[in-house]
Amino acid sequence: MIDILSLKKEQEKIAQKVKLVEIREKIEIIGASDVAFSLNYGYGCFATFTYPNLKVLEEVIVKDKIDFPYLPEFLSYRELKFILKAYQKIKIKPDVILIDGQGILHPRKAGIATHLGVIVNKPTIGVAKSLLIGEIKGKLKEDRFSYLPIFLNNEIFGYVLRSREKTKPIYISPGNLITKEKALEVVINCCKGFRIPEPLRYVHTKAKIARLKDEKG
DNA sequence: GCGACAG
DNA sequence: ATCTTGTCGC
Repeated sequence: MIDILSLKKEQEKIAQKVKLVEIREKIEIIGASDVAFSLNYGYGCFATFTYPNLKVLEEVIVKDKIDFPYLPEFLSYRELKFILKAYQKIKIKPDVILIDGQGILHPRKAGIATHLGVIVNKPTIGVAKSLLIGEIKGKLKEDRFSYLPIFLNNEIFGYVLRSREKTKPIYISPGNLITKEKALEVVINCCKGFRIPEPLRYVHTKAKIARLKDEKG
């Protein structure tokens, strides 16, 4: 049985440790991670890239058993074990990390990007394909890279970004150790013609390939 | 009770 | 997320 109440308390504790400060280090290496799932296993990929040129530096794949279901607001408890395991195998740690999902744009300000950022004490950015919580005032322009702030209690928590023309936007929020403005800037610099920023596209594909290969052989 | 609901 | 073929549009 899952103790939702204690998980919520843990998320609140995570949120208390968040620091949305100006990123200290010059961004020269950017990392990204994603997980692909089969019935019983998860395949996590973590990769690092030069920034802003986005050339691959390192990539690792890990496989492990799934031990938690998908529950909205508790994505971390399903996916983070794979991401952390892969992160630990990366030799040269990145200056900032992109994660599929929310940062502080979360009911308890503890989305998966935030959760990761607090655990590894690194700058993280949440890049989600849909909104979990938050309010967008007005209509987002159709132009590429047009964006609008996302509000939570009348305060800006992130941005909705048209990362590609004629496509649904993506939702960006800082995870930890970075400002919302810088998070938006970094993501824009990673969008090279597709809706999903390149580093995340890469790890998403690699994780899926790892799953498919494992299902065959 | 009803609808919403990151991946 | 995953299950899945062709197909409309740029």
